[in-house]
Amino acid sequence: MKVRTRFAPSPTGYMHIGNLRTAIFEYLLARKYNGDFILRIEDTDQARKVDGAIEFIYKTLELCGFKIDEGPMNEGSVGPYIQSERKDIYKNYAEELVEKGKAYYCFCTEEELNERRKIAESRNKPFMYDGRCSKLSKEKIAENLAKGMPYVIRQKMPKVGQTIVEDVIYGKIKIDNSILEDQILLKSDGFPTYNFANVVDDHLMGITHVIRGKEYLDQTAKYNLLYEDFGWEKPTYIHVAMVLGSDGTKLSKRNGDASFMDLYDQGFLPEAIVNYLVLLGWSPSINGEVFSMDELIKNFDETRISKSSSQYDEKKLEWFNHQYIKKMDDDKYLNWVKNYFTRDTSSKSEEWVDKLLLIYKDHLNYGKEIDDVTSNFFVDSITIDKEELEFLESDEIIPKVLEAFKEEIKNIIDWNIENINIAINNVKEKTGAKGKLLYMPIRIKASGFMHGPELADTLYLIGKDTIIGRL
RNA sequence: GGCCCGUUGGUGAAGUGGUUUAACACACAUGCCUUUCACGCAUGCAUUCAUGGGUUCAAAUCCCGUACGGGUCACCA
Repeated sequence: MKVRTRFAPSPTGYMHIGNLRTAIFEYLLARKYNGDFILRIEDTDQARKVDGAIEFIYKTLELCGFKIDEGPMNEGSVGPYIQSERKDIYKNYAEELVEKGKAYYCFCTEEELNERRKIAESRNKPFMYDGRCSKLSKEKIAENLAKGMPYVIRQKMPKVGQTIVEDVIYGKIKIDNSILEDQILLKSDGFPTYNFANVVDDHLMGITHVIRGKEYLDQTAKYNLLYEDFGWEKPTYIHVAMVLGSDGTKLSKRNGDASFMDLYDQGFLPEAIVNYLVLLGWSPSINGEVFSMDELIKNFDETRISKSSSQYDEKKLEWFNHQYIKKMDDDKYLNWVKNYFTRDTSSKSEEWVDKLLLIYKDHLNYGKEIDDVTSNFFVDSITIDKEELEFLESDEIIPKVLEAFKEEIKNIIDWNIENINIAINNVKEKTGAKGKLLYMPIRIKASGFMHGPELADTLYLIGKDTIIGRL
């Protein structure tokens, strides 16, 4: 059977990295087995729908380099791919279950249920629907239906025994049937619940492997019962542990935790994000960390996904990003980094700007950093901070270095990198200073920073007169 | 609270009964580079795998208990 996986997000217009990671796993699994990767939109909760969200999801997956084999914007043979457009399908299947005696109409209203729940809670007892509507007579049901009474359809759960859930990562999980509620399949607005729509769609769409968050692990017992009621073959389940924020707590939009788009806007490359995320809770059997998409596909092994949750670490993401930036060719880099570069360059030549951006290529962690890191190229006077000042006062040779350098630089007629290097070398010979004591003072006084690219390149771009002024 | 799952360094992790004095990577610290910082390279960073017991000639690896963490119990997904 052909492997088919699916990514099934809600159209909320926001994708946090935990979600994305699941998509990556699904994608890699599909590609590894030459299968299909399907996108399905789960919009059964009409209240949470956001306009433009589908385009947003397509854009995100495309940026990540994923090819969607079937989805709402490129339908295959098992559409529609948006759940709200499949309403009738769910209704038919729910009714089939009623006919089979595996489900029943329930006319209890939400208010009644809330009331009973409150009572149960006041007695400190957990509330579970008691299944009273399953005892309604055929006549009564027909009568209620004829009257147009609102209803939901509930699944009839076994009251005794256990249901076994098989999971690739967690193995066999036993769930007592007694804790299973007669869950709602079809809501009173005619929409299916998430659980029901999932089962129906996964079956109809030929999904063979379901990868989803571990929070669904317990609920899988209900899914299995549904598959059995229909007589359908169950998919392979792969539950993955959660991704936690850097503080070890749950990721959320409110905490300001990074979503894919936030990261993208800050100048993180999608390849780097994907590479980082796939290694969060998964590791290949080979050594190494920086992998191309092809390598990931080739080496992906779903059985090696971790059982425990992992923390998101932006520092490591930055490292990955840094690796990918360094690998870009110059033209591509220039094109990319200019999206993040907002300094006023009207008084500079295009050549100068390109040279400036280029000397920072090996130093950038993410795109937006470019403005900060180049700030002192665009101001008249620089500020020397405490740490820098401490360094300048740390050795008596430093004033001599600076004085000598000033003299040397004044004598440069042809302002180019070669001559600047000669000047630096002359200072070294005159003062005897070398290493840190030679370079650091010059860098601090001229550029205002303790760290940066090659000194001569930096000095060249700052310009002779500016440097003499700063010295 | 019931049920389910997890626990290797600051972080991601390798490891599935003995070549482990626990890989590798990020971070951190230090050092090296007669052109600095960065880049790169080198070194250091868990005498120990939450904890207590057990099985075994041998356990991070198997079993049981405890602690801690997380998840789940909706007409939300």
